[in-house]
Amino acid sequence: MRIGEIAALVGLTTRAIRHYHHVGLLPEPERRPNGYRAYSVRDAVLLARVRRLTELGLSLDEVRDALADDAGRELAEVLEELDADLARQEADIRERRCRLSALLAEPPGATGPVSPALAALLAQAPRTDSPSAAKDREYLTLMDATSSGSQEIFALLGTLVADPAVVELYERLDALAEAPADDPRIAPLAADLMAAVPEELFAAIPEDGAVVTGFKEALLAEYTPAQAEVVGRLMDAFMERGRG
Amino acid sequence: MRIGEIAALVGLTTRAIRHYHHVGLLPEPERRPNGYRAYSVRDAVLLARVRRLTELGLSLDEVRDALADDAGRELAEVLEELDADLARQEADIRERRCRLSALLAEPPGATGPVSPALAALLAQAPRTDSPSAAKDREYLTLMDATSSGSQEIFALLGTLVADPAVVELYERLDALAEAPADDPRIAPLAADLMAAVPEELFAAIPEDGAVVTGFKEALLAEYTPAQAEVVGRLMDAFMERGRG
DNA sequence: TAGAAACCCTGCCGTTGCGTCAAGGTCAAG
DNA sequence: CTTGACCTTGACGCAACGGCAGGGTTTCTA
Repeated sequence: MRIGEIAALVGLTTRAIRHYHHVGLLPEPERRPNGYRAYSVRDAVLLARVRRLTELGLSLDEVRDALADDAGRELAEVLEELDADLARQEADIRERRCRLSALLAEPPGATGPVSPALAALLAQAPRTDSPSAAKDREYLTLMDATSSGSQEIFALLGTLVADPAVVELYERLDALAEAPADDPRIAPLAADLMAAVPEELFAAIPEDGAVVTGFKEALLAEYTPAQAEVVGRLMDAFMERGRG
Repeated sequence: MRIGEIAALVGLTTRAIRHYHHVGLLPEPERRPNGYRAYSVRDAVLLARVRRLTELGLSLDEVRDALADDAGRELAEVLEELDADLARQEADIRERRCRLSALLAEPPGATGPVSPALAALLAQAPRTDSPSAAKDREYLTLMDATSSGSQEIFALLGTLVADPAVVELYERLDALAEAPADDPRIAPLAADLMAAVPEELFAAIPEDGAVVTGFKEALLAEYTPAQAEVVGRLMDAFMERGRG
């Protein structure tokens, strides 16, 4: 048989068969005088075996091991491992589909998918157009996606957010947008903000060490000087009390 | 933030982030005077979004589309498509695991996995050490793996194989191993073989056209001249009666 | 008998989503 | 002043082939 014939017979492409030769899965057969590969029925049997195994999901390396004459022993081992792997993949896919369906069911949130804890928090928050509040929501979404222990933090924030007084605090921060770094409103706002934070929250903030340093700078860079002053004092307070 | 910091923050590798820049998924951020990339919190938010979407199984191209500002519309579309794809994969894996478990449950057959029809046939066949019979079993396994309509053929063969007389036919074929191509035993053996084949079987053999031509030659090459003579006559009979 | 269709050959690039060097520059601490 | 831990660009590697280029062979057909 020529390569096209055996390919059609076992249901592979000629390219795949040549590839198997190339990687040493199947030895190159004899050649006809014109250079064409001349396949035997044995080759077809072997290729059929290869096809069944690859269709099961074995890699070519695994197929090579499984076909390495001592078949029985190795094969069962590889197959069990493969089954475990497939089980993992199946569970993985199921979980993804689960999250996907949750995502498809909730189109209004343009921010993307969020955890239930954060969703509850955002729903609870008073409506406001404050840019500072918008930023805060963004950062919360970030925490939600990155920090693992954010659930309890969101729960603690719930009590804070439910208070309509926070809107006023956000607006006072907004008002500092164009102010200089030594504006007299900075200190009292920082004090009021810290007073509004429940005590347990200071302990709940995770301490990621080096990461926090860079993050803090980046965060401050998002604010105008006077606002950064306020936010910076808040963060310093968190870092100090978090340690102690 | 430097790249290592933001990477740790959102749970990606620095290499992945640079890759995202490279493929245009995320624009290159500003640089510090020393050439380091300087990331903002916005970038972290974006990267967190990318991470969530890639974890769901979207390709980077799809993520790019989904993040392309007009989010809402495109995204739902892509996600639904993705869900359908995942459903396919899930079904696929389930089927593979199914075949795998069937394979693991039956370790004795060193020939590899076979269809139930063929398994029944082989179990029914009388025990013999005839090399010709071994070859036949091998070719049947090949048919089982390649030819789709082999079920009915196996069923028809069942009546043939159940007859203990076939063993004698195989042994007569074996006996021709060293014989010349004009051995007088050839004609009667071919006649007896053809007589043993049930009439329906001639019609059941599929006609694959060109594939058969090459396959026939390869098959004959597996036998010694006298044996090939016998097998060749059988095959010719099949091809003629199959047509008519 | 020539030309076209349908084969075959080798070899190399492209795919996906990064990992992994290589060969350097930068920065804080000991 | 030297580690060591960062950062930079650039290029190759991976799995399992698909596709194309640039040729030769065989076979069917007009």
